[in-house]
Amino acid sequence: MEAQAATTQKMRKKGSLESMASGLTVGMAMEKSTNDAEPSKKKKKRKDKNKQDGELSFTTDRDSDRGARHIVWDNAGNEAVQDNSPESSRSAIPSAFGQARDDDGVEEKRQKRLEKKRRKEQKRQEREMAAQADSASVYEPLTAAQASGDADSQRSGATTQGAQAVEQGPSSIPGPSQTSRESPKKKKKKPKINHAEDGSLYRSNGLGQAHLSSQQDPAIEDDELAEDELSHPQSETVRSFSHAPERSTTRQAEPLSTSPSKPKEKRKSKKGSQVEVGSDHASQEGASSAAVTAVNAGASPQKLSVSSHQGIDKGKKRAAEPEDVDGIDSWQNAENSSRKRGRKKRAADEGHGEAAPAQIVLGQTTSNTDPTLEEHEINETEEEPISSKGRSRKSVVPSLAALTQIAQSNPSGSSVGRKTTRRGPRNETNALHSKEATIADAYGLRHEDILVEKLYQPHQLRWLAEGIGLEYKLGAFSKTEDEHIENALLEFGEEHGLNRDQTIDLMFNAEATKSELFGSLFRAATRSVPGRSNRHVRKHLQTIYHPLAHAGPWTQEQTEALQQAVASHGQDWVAVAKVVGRRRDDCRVRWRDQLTLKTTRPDSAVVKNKGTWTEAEMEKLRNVIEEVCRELSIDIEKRESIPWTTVSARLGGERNANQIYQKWCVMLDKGLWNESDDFMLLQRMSEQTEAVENDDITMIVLRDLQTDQWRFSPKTMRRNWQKLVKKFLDVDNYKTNFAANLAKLNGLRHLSAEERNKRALRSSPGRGVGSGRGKSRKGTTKGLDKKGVDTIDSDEEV
DNA sequence: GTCCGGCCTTACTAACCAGA
DNA sequence: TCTGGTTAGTAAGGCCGGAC
Repeated sequence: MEAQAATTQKMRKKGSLESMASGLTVGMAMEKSTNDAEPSKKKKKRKDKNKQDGELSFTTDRDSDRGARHIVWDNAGNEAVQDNSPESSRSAIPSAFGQARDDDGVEEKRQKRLEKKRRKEQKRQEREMAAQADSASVYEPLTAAQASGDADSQRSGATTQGAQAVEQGPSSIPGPSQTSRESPKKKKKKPKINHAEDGSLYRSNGLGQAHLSSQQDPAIEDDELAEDELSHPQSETVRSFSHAPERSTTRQAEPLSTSPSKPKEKRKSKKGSQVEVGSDHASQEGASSAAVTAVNAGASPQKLSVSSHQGIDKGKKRAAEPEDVDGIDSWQNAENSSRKRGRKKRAADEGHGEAAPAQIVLGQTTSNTDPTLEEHEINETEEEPISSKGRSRKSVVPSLAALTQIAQSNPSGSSVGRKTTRRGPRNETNALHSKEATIADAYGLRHEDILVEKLYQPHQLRWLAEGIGLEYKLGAFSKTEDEHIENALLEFGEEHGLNRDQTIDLMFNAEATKSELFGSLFRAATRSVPGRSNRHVRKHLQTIYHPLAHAGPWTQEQTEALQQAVASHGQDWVAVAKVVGRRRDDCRVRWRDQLTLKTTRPDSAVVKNKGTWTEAEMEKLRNVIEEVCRELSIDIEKRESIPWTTVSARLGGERNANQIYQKWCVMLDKGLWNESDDFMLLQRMSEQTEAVENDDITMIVLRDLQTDQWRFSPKTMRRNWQKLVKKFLDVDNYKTNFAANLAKLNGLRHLSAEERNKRALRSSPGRGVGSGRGKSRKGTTKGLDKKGVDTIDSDEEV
């Protein structure tokens, strides 16, 4: 690496593209042993492209979780392949698996038997652990030593995936030997360390959290727990206690809380008279600790009604909940319909059942008695939600019955999706809790069918990637993909006699989830974006097509409404969202990131949560991050692996996780941007053949452009791309005509600095594509940048 | 066991701001 | 005017539990 750095350094000094490219070729070649490879298909595509172009002097493979294989190109287009990765063996996996399957299913049967045996043994262990847990603490404080891999001390009873990950220690977490470049596509499962808001680490003992949490909270008396359990046998009460962070916070905060000895009253007081520490909202990022701080500072508890145990009374509250009169949150209602059904059932069981309101079907009011539809549909008639992507929501939403009727009445509606085995009888292959069973379940299906027809969880997809080489995409959906989906939705609607709005309504129709039409819709959408899984597509669509999405900045009225709603409803975000008229997540994030800090942390000389970072703060941040990463055996430069909430907590909540993440991104930038970085940016972008071919810059994950030696934050890269297209192409919208713009800018690279500057359409003194070292904004043209990298003048080039 | 949505955390981007 | 820094808004990743 040092040699590589030296090479890069040398290249920078020389400044020419040729030397840069060749230097990088060498540099990248040196990375072979450490870098992972992207899927071979993509690589081949790019290789072919490069050959055609005859321009790119090198290519290198980016990270992948599937091995390291690197191809280096010299300027003449000769290929030097170095394959020191397990990729070849990976590619052999399917055939090997197939061979096993070919043995007349004997192996399969044997696997099933083993699987059955494993399950039995697992259940037995769980029963034993449950028995032990009756008298044991649930969340044991996890010491740094334990967290960092004291496997022996953790093996006892830790059976959750998270605990297992911890047990694996450094081996399960990318170590320093790996590159810091890792695309979102190959995120590895993070060790499930429970990060308390005070920064302490906890792990679960692996039992059902719900059960355990209500049993084990030291702050809760046994009798009241029993009472709660009896009152709300399946309520979200349990869930509200099920998160380690809150529990740990509760524990840690006891000395600070106002009346730790009266947990029962605390839990029942929702409105302000009690500051609740240990919210059921793990994302409060210091909200709880902030609350404690505020209490200590004498802040008005009236403003701190962050009821940590809202869930405790949710069952009762729901039962007594008034009808949704404002009607704004009908879509949240739809989203929560599943839970609501349960609540309504419980409420009905408790004698608090809500009267089933009338149902509106395609504009007609009927005497519907389906309680699962009423809120959603009635509300739709009362208020028109904010449209999504310019879509104008109709004031009346057809019911599932109506949608189905439309589809069935359509001549082509006979093809309303295939028959599925959903809700069907259980069978052996449905036991998908193990990797083997998942692979067995998917075996025989085409990979594209696996992604479309199955609804595997993320970890199952990872298993399939490892087991049968399933390739799938993660990360942000590109503009192109969204367009494909949009077209697929239109086609689907056309096929089933639904207009666009009706098709989109189907996604959010609570009752529709039980219909074949619902599944068909998402299958159609998933098929339109190869490589995406059905599950990802569902989530994506239900995000971007949500009528309350893209609601824009918060107005003062909304903010006040949020504050009032939180004061009265606590962190029951569904209820809060109803009042405020924003999406549930909008409310939660708004509260978490801004209002909590601002309301509970008034400006003071001690607590600072906005503004420029001081040197002392940054130093403290570095130390805390190093500390956390050391404890968790995390490569410090792997941003995605750092638990920012923990870092935030250990910083005393002075900055929230988002602030810290953003700052860390910038702190990791390797030096100031100069014009050789323009070259590198163009080079790296040119390698994104899929994006180039599709003329879609949104296909590029900017972080993927980073290398060990060339790393800038996505923002820095984006802004410099914007700058280039603006200066040389006079293009304001950097997202348009990506391929053409890139080609034009590449064409400028071979010009001298002088020539390039002549072609600049918008002035930018001292700058030009590839004109070498630019003038530092700090006013120096030569010196050391942030990372101690020697910089030189641009004039030396050409 | 499967499907689905809830919830929390992380990541990214646009807009804004202040200083050179 | 340009630049880096910061904030605010939004999308995505992934785990979990309820309903069926």
